[in-house]
Amino acid sequence: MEQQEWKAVAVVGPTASGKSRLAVELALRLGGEVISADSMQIYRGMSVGTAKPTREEMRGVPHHLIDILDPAETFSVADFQQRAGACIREIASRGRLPVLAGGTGLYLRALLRNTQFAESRSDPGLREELYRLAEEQGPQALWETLRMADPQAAARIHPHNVVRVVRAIEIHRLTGKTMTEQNALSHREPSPYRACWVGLCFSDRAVLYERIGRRVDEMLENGLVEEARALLSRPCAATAAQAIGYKELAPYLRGECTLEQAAEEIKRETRRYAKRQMTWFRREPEIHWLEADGPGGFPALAARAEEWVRRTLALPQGEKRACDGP
RNA sequence: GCCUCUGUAGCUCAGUUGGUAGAGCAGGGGACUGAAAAUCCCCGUGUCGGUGGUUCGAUUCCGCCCGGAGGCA
Repeated sequence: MEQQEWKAVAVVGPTASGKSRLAVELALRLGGEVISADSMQIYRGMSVGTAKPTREEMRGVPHHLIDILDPAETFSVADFQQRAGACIREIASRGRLPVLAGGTGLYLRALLRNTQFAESRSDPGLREELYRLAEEQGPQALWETLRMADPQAAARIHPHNVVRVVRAIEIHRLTGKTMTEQNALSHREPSPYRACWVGLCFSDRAVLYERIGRRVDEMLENGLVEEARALLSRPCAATAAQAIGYKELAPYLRGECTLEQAAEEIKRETRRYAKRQMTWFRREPEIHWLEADGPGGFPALAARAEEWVRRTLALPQGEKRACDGP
């Protein structure tokens, strides 16, 4: 059977680097549509805090995987992989170019490398039981449990990393295979995607950190507190509850700290998040890095990105352009 | 003007009864296969305010100077 190959662009980078803007610009120039690869923008009611692109910022470009879930619903890499894959096929079949934009490295890697996950999902009851074990007898005891079942996985997971230890045990219990065996099976199928990765970086990290600080202040001016109040007053599943910008405001809303203190907390957590994102993306060998704060500003950046995408995806020059923008 | 306290890592401070120093936070690096904006691991050289003196040796003791805080007039 003939293997269909799907072209896609992936715009990545740390938070506040301008990914969304560049993704829209590329979509306009190349006749594309944007697919968000962001674990938090999928949730409704979390807009200011996740810097979700506004109607104006979308500039008429269709956006996918934004606002598709209620915060009470859980989400996972595998869900993303399945949904984003469907989006790519659908967009491409209409003759448009899928442009992934996002900072969730795990999601993008799993999607574009076509990682095959274990058949089983997760088991909340089992997780709870394992967490109780960790709490009552210590993380080490839980880790010992893993070591009996899957010594290789245990060797790679730090005993203190309870989340990972739990997942590895869960895989073993649910599938009968160790995580190690499972992982070995996860790249049997070649990826149907041919992706062009564009990464945004900065000449100096201080520049990024300034942007983060400014953006958090803007979020607060644009109603982040009200959004957080609304979100925190309703049931929230584990995934959405992790979002930066909301959980840090909880103490303020309870009157336990000042708004300034909460804002500093949000900024610091965002900086750390950006650092982790950079660590992740640095490891992706296919990323073509462009300086977001390089000379020539956004127009120059967009032009360089467009050229790189056209070249690597062998797109015909002068293909339909929705509009170049001013 | 006088008296007291104080000046140590980007910040807050500990410490050396004289053998050139260490915590928290900030920050940096890394890991990552169904919660990933999460979770976890590793990383501490700095004219110990300046300058003279005592000493084999001073950040530590003494003098003076400079900066900060408080008190008395």
